[in-house]
Amino acid sequence: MKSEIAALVRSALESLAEQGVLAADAVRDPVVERARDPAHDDFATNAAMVNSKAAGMKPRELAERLVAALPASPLIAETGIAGPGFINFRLAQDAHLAVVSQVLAQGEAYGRSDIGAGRRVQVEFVSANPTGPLHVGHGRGAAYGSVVADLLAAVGFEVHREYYVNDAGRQMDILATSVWLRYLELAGEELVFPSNGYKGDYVWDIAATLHRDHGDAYRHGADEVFAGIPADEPAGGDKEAHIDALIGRAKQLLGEPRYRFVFELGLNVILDDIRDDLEKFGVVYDQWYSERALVESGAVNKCIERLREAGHLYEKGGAWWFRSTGFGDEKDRVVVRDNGQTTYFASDIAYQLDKIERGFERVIDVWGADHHGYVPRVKAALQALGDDPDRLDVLLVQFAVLYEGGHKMQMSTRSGQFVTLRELRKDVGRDAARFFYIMRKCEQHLDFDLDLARSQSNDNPVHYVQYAHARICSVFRQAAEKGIDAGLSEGNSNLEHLSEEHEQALLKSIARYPEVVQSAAMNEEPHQLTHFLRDLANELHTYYNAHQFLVDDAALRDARLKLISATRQVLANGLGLIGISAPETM
RNA sequence: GCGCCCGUAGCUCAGCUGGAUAGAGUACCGCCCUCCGAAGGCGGGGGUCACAGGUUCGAAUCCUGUCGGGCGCGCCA
Repeated sequence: MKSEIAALVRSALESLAEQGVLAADAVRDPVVERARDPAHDDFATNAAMVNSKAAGMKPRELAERLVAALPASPLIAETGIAGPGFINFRLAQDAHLAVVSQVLAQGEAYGRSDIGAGRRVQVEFVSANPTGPLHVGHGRGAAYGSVVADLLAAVGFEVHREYYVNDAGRQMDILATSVWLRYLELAGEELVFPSNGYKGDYVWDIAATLHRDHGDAYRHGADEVFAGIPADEPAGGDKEAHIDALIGRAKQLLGEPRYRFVFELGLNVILDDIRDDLEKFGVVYDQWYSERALVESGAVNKCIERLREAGHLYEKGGAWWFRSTGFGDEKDRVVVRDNGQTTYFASDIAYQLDKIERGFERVIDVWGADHHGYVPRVKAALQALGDDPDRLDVLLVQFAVLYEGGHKMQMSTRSGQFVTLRELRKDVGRDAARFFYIMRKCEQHLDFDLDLARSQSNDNPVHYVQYAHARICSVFRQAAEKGIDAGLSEGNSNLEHLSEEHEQALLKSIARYPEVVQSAAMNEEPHQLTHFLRDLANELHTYYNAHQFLVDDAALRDARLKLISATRQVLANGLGLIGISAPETM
């Protein structure tokens, strides 16, 4: 509807330009928006105000000329000029009512569009290191990323969802070594676990699997393992040197095949767990992209070569540095360490490059806000390689803090004391978890109120929205029990009986839904949808409280049932888009 | 110290990319309840949009600075 009005306004501007009232090249695109205040009719445009200068006349004067130049349309009942020069439009009643039959005819498709025109977009999100289970911080990125992807798909983009698996790097070696050391403990060796190792219970579980299936096949004496290893931090040494030496020792004592086996076991168990966890959270990927495969394919080295040939690398202190400062980064970055190993950053350049070479027009990365300092160097690398850094859009998601009983829940990753996504999901349920995660825009810190999320009351926004849906379902069940014919009539018939204020409000909200989906998708702001759904649910509930639907007057009843049926459809569509169920009963 | 994000009602947050009298929920204060489906419904008070300048017809929104909070500044990932 909004786009139809905008077309009328543009047409008026064009005809004034033809008449020479406006300089054609100076015409500014006007904004058409829904009026917040019903006194300002349904839609308003600032076309006269933004172009008054180009026309050399006062806004209200230009507004009059524009109104006169508007093409006739059956949609518009009335136009007016108000305030500093707004042009207001009041829709014809028929245009208001038509949305009901439109929703009922389109069903699940209502709200979807094709403005993306099939353009290919890649969305990478979560991509947490497979060194342990996902925690509640990852949950926000998972919910946010998946909804952004779904929204883009809903407006016609071809979306590719991807998880980048950091299965190559030092952190994975630390995990493998942690598993092995726990295994040694289970096998009866006495040792002091490294302070920098992974201490979570899941490491014990993996170690236990290894011990159960392979007995002492991987056992070496603790004396042998720790012989000549530099001291750990608690013993006055350096924890990084300590763990690195242990990794080296593990590789040496186990040999390549056995070390690899422990490594793979840890990786696979955790990755399976993450995959399962996300799936139950309603998050599915088109691809799990392995960093190791990227390294082994030679893509990383090729990428480094390209940078070297283009003169963007230099050697210093035995390491190879990328001159990212030449592209706006704060400092230069190492891509090849003095020990010959490529850095995580080097893999990431290759990965980002690979994405663009795969032909995605847009690449969206969802990262935790603590990685924000990383953005300039990645963009710098893309630019250095001759690609447009603007094709990569990094969305930074701020932290989520859990509150219970009005108190912040303290978490620390180091000690392994964190709430996992799985625990949260089992606690408050998938629907509430998803809704709460996306309720706030991503750059806003999220206070996650566990008590509220668990609550089965109307204070809980998820419950409130779902209840609206269930309530409508209940009306139809009630009709069946009472033997009332709730079969809906075709088209727009009877809708003219919808004259109550509550009904007008619902009609407008339902009509607004496609605009909300579009705006939420294009701005990557899922919270627009949760806010909309809350408002729509509220309108349904107040309507419900104020009026009886199953009235004796068959025509009125039909009109009202059609309206709430359309409302139910929009609620279901909206909830579906954010991955939340639309229950028929609570 | 430098960089990024945030600062709107007591609290949690919207504010559609510069528009009309800044809105919800919750909390608070009044009335009304037993109604298709309980866990309620209706109404009300509450604001120097952190602060100071600037840009223009017009600023919560854009620019600069100050203050306050969060995060980041590794040959870690």
